[in-house]
Amino acid sequence: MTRPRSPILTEGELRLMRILWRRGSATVKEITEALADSDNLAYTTILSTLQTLTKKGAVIPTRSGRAYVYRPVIEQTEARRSAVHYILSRFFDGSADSLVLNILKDEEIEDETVERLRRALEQEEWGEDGNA
Amino acid sequence: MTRPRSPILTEGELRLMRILWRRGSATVKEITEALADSDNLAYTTILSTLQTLTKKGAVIPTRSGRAYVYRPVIEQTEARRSAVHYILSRFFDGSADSLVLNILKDEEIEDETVERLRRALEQEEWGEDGNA
DNA sequence: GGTTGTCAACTGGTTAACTAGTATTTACGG
DNA sequence: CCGTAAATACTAGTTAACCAGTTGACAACC
Repeated sequence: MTRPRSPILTEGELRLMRILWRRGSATVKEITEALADSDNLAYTTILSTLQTLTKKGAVIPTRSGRAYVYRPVIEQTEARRSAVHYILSRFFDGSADSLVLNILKDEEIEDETVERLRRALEQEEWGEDGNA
Repeated sequence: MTRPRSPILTEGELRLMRILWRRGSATVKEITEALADSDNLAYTTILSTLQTLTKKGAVIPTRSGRAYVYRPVIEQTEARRSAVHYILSRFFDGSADSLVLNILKDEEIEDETVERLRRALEQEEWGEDGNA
């Protein structure tokens, strides 16, 4: 009946998260300044987005003096994993190998990268070594 | 100033596109029937979404009798490529190898799949063989 | 203690996405 | 022709995302 929340971080949200991930934490003001050269957003715009991110559980505000310091709760790796999982289920029917093969085919992978992947696969530590 | 259009196909749009890709083309009625068992959407809901898809250039309506037959203009592979490219640029700074490595690490890839990927990499036809 | 500046909160306005009811058109059969 | 059924067009309501102006609270400084 209504527009659903974006299951992955939106463009605007990501723009702030990138800064937060880089700096560890920041106030609204600091983010505004960090974005001053690329995007010139109003203070209130940043704040609104941070409030959305707080609702989404992506950041946590902590009082520091008279301002709030926003700290990311979601790691960048977590956001990446979530985004990958999103298109995996939506566009690739959950078939991870299909997704990987598509990337290898469509994106122009450098030979160097192919080498690295091959070495990684040689070790074959995937699936057996409990990483998750 | 306003919410931007989703750069990739949304959930509702994808739901219809999957049917269109499978069938080649379909009328609103046919889609409604095809979705009857999973999602029970109103005829008008399907129609609205199809009109959005038409605006986006994903489908093309062709009059057939008194109804319109909708045919996908965007191939599934194209939609997949676009979706991959989307998260690649947004979440992985355009680094395809970073993306692939993340998938291999996070998604539980079966040994069989690893084998297949290894064989694919053995051929090393990526990058040199002009595929794009 | 009053002024001033900095901050968050509040308000509000816009579009896309989503869903669906009602109205209108169109085509076909009798 | 004209009615009816089927399809589209129109209208409408809701929330998320997005952007920003205004207000109000509070601390600092004089």
